[in-house]
Amino acid sequence: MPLGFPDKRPRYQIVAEALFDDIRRGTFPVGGHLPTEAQICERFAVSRHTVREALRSLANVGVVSSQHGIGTQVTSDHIQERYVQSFASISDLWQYVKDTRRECLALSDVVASDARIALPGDPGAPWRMLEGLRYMSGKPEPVAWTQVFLLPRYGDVFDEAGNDAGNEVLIYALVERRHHIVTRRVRQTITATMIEGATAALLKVEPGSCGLSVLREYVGEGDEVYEVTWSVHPAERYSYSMEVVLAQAPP
Amino acid sequence: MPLGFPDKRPRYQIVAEALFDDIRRGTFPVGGHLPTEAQICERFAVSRHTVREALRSLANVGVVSSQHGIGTQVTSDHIQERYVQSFASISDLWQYVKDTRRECLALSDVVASDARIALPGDPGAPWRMLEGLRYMSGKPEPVAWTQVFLLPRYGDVFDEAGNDAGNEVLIYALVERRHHIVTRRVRQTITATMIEGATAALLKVEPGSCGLSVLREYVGEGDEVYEVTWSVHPAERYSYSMEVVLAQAPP
DNA sequence: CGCGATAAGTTGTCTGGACAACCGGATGAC
DNA sequence: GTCATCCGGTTGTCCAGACAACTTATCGCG
Repeated sequence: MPLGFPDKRPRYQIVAEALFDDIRRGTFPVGGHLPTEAQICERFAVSRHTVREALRSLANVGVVSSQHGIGTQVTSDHIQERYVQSFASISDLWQYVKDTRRECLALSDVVASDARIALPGDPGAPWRMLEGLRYMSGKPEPVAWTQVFLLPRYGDVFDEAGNDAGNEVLIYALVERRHHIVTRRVRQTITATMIEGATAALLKVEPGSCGLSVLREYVGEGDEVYEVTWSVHPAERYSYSMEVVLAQAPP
Repeated sequence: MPLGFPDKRPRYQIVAEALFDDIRRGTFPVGGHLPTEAQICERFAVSRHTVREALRSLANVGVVSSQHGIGTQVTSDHIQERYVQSFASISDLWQYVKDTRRECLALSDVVASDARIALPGDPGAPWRMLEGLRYMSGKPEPVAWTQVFLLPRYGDVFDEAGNDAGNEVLIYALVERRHHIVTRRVRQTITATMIEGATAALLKVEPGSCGLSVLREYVGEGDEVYEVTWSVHPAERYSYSMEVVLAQAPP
């Protein structure tokens, strides 16, 4: 390693940083290719192992991407800082499931076009719908009025929704367990809404009062939306909190 | 590699999975240590390089953690699936900053205890506050009424907030740039709120109508909350959308 | 008994070499 | 002109070995 002074850094780090500098300076532009591993070995007079470690560390921060038989492509000329929010489970997205109980109001079959919310896919498609309330432990007024829509082939899990075991568990979790599917993404939209009519009565609030409306789509494999939930919460009984954290550190 | 049948998987993957099975079964309990690399080499009749690759892949998913001179500790007996939402920048958290313009209404000094929202820290502490409206491009009604609170030492950035260059830029970004600080986390709370009084007039909505209230705290180094923003949005002009994605794959 | 030095055990870095597997381009056959 | 095959170039996996750097235990001395 031809250095003019002793450098405490590992060699692979020196190589990674030198390559990153070249990328930043445009010597190897985004979308283009780095020199081959062999060429980099020559340039820095290090072993291939060391070069691969360097490339790995650049790949880990999203700056390059190697492809078998082709070479290493520059994917970014900067380390993309990310602000990240993460959850151990989808239930955490709901923020109030623990120590709540569900009261089932009605179970029915609906056609997408007849629902009070926009259900994805074919407007004539059937969905199974469970309407209910959720109560915080020890509270007389509900924290949420909910409608849960499931594709009919998953509707059998509604059998468990009312019993003790199913109470604190969200429907998506019942579907995952019984039907062995994995939820790949959840889309959530929060809006303010005026609570009126039967919903106000069920939630025990004045008609015309303000609430938070939360719509969630659960996406399984192949972009299939297998569940949609719609929750309405009285304003003073629920708020939605989240925290995003700066992730990623420079090499 | 003593296998009874040809296995297409790389050896390091076979070793990783076998070790993971042992961990899951409690052979190597959480908090305890794995065998040394040399012992694992012996057990599987593979090179140290292969063992290290296996351990690396387990470390990458949070199952083990190696420490120089000590050994490899089991940190988890399962792969913690995470649902993740990430942003390239905090502006993305706001979801509507592009193609908007800000109208500054008032700049003032306030004491924390006198603000209409809870400001963190000492109740007697001074803050600089900028009140304003935000308009979507081409729309006559505002999408948001906002109050931005800054610690006094960062208040000079309000100078730029009203000009053309500062219009589409959030205040936090001005602070970061001018004062060279890094925002480590943002805490956000969304509630439904009834819009009344002067705010209703400014937002051009009927008093008593519903809106979304979004409170954000910006945290810099050392858990310092350097900025707090409060936005109120008329219900029909704004909704808050997000998507979380399942991260992490089993080895 | 306490402290410092040394030794043993363990992971981290690095070299060199070899073969497998992939990819794209060139060439040949129909 | 199209498709299949081959070849060269490239990354991925794997082995063996060596030394550096860290950590803990042991030993020796005051």
